[in-house]
Amino acid sequence: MRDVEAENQKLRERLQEYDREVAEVKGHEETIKALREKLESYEHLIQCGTNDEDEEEERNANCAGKERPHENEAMMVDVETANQALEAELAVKQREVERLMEDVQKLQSSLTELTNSTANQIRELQQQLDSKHALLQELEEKLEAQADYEEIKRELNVLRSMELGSSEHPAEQGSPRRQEDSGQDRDSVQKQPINSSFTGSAESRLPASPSTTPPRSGHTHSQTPPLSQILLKSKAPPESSRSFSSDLFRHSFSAAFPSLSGKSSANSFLQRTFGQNPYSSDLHTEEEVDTAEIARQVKEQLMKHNIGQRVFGHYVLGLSQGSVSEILARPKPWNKLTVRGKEPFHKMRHFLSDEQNILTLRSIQGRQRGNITSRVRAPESSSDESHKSILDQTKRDLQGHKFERVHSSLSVSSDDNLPSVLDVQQVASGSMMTSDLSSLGSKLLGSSISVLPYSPLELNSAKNTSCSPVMDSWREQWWSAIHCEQRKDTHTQDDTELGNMVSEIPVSSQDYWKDQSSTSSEQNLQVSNTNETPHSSPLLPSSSSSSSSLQTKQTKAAMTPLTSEQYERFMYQEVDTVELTQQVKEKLAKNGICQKVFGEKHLFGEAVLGLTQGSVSDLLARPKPWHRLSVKGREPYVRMQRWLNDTNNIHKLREIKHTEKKVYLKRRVSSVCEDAVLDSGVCVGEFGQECVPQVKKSRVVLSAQEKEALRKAYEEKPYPSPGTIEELAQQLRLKASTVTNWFHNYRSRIRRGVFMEAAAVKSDGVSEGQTSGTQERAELPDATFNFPESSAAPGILRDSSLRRRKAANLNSIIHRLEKAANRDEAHDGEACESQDASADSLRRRKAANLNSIIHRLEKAANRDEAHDGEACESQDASAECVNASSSVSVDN
DNA sequence: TGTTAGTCAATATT
DNA sequence: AATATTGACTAACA
Repeated sequence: MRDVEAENQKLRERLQEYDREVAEVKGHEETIKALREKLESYEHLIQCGTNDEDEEEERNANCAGKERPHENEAMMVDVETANQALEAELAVKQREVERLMEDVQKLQSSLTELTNSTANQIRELQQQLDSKHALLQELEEKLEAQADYEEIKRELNVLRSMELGSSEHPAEQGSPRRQEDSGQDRDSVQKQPINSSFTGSAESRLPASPSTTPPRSGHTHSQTPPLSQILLKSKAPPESSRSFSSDLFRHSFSAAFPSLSGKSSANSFLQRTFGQNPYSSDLHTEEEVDTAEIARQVKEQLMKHNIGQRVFGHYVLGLSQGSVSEILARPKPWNKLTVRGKEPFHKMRHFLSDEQNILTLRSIQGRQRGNITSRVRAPESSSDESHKSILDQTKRDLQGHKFERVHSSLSVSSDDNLPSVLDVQQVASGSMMTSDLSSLGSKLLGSSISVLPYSPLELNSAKNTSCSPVMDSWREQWWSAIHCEQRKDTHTQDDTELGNMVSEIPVSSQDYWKDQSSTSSEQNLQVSNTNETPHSSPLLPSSSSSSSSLQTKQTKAAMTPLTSEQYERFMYQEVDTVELTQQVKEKLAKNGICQKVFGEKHLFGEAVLGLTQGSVSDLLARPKPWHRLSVKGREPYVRMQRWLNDTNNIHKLREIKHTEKKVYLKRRVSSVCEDAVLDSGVCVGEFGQECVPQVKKSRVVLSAQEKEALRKAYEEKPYPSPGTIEELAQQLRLKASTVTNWFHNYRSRIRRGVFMEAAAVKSDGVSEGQTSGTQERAELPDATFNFPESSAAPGILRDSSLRRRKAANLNSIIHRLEKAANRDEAHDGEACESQDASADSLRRRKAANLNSIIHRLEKAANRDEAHDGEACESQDASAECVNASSSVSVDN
């Protein structure tokens, strides 16, 4: 191509040259023409001259003169010669022109020829390119087919682990069935073979030959190897590591001993080992390598099931969260890993091989969420010491099946957290499929699990006990613990009330909260659970002797877990949070349901959102854009959606409100004494021991001056160094942690503020501009920081819902502006107009926000991932605008 | 170690 | 009493 191009260029130059010459010739033609004209004029002149001569001759003849005719003759000769010369010149020029014309024609034809040939070449090349593309596509398809194949492999693996049972590969057992043998024996039996296969295999395979290396292209989808090979290959960690080491060996060996490497004995040995099919070793090779794939799948599962790295690391890998993050984010290639380094990947692969593992972990995670950490800031309620000893005991008891002891140790500190009936059902039935995303269950049980030295999964491989027995015994303990609590509780319980509650649960909490999409099997399951456990009534507030009032605030809300479908939905479906919250707000307002009832639990121990009133308020007033929410953060919105979809929702909440009132009144009447005790700030433990008087922790309240100072500091430096924080703290006489917290909170809240205002700005733009939601992206960044002080004039709004939302947005903005203005006025003492003040505050916030963003950008620039990370962060802002605005404009 | 996201729960406001 | 605000705290993560 390049040659052609060059040639073309050359030709073009030549053509130009010729053109120039032609032009020159044309110039000559001009000369010739001029000469011709001159000639003509001369001829004319001559003729005239002749006539004149004639006349003059006559005259002369008449009056005589003899010199003139001689003069004329000379002139004629002159003209004649000139004429001849010119004619000759003209002929030459004409010939030249003709020749040049010919040349040009020739060149032109050759040029067209060349152009044609070039085009042909281009076409040819394009065809080649196309065929390459086709090939690529084919390969891609093959690859895809391969992926499918991987999946089949995995499934077979699962099948194998289920069917072959633990007898063959006890170490990798994911099966919940417990073996009869003692754990210790297994332990020793098991570890041995693994080790030997790790090391021994490599050594014993030294004579392996590279001649068995299969053809590259031979391994395609269509050539599915026999089942036995799939099984062999997808088997257990030892298998793959063995094959890997042999592979690795093949390379180094052939390099070191080229003379030996082709020996047929080695070949047959390999074949004996891996089977006759030459592809088998290739399969192995492929299997070993894919640490990245394993990591990817694990990440996917963790994401999908909302399992944290910490939990995963603790239970499955025995690694810290940081290590897990490292491994998942940057898995080393298999051949760079040491034997020890490979272990996590074996574990992960095993983890992936059985869905039960994932589900179990998910349920554990669900429990830990609400349990591990007591958010109740009751100082000294559980010292590390007591906690630990309890856990130790729990551990021991777990193995010894001494449930009663467990229970007693549990109940000592179970004064604050009682499992709801739903938890009990779920755990009792072992139906963890629907997973408790929400914080469920007993704090203590959750934490006891978290401190077990081995995860269920690890026990599984190390002691040859499957995870289920552990979970079972754990479950049983809990179950029995619940029983005891229950019996105690029922004594103090109003029987009628209890009866009502029990009978209501199946209808209201099972049916009612269910999304239409939930499967009937699930429903059946739940119903049957309820039937199985009619005595598992909820623990009502007045029931526990210890905690009538504590429960009110301390019991964690339990919600019907989201079904897997709902789960999927909230993972992947885009939700317009502004619109959604708007609808929720309207519905609540219309029906007089307060945020508290909507968000918090109702001791059924159930709630729509399972959040405190404050959180609900925040959520409704400042919904975050969907794409900015984490999986966890999306949950409340999904629950809201579910609630909105429910035709019976309002009725249900009203009922709850009613019941709540009754319960509340009842308690007021029946437990005045306890209240008195509690009011004095003393809490009574489960067994009557008195705790240290609880000093109610009062909240730090920053004065307006302090806030102002902090704000100013923020504008200077949104991310102050520890030194600066310390300085600030000293200046303001605050705790450093308070200052730190303030900065965290302020940053976080200012970010959220931007979203709402940006939405408002855009909705303004829409209403005043076009109807459709097609705004130019280029406009957005500006709009993001363009606070709407100037655009207060409302345009013509056709859509009523649009108007409503716009109004709501504006109201919220105005409200906050006014607040900000008031605050400023109060402290600055400047008697400025409120408009000025608000504008000032806006400016300040704008600046502050910009500062923060700039800071983050700067910070990002220093990192490797600067581009990916923060660049899209700022894009985020515009994306938010689009979302927010399109939600406003596109919606019906 | 430090950041963000998500909350809680004490206070403030309405 | 219902809501809004906000200092503090945990979990997740890099």
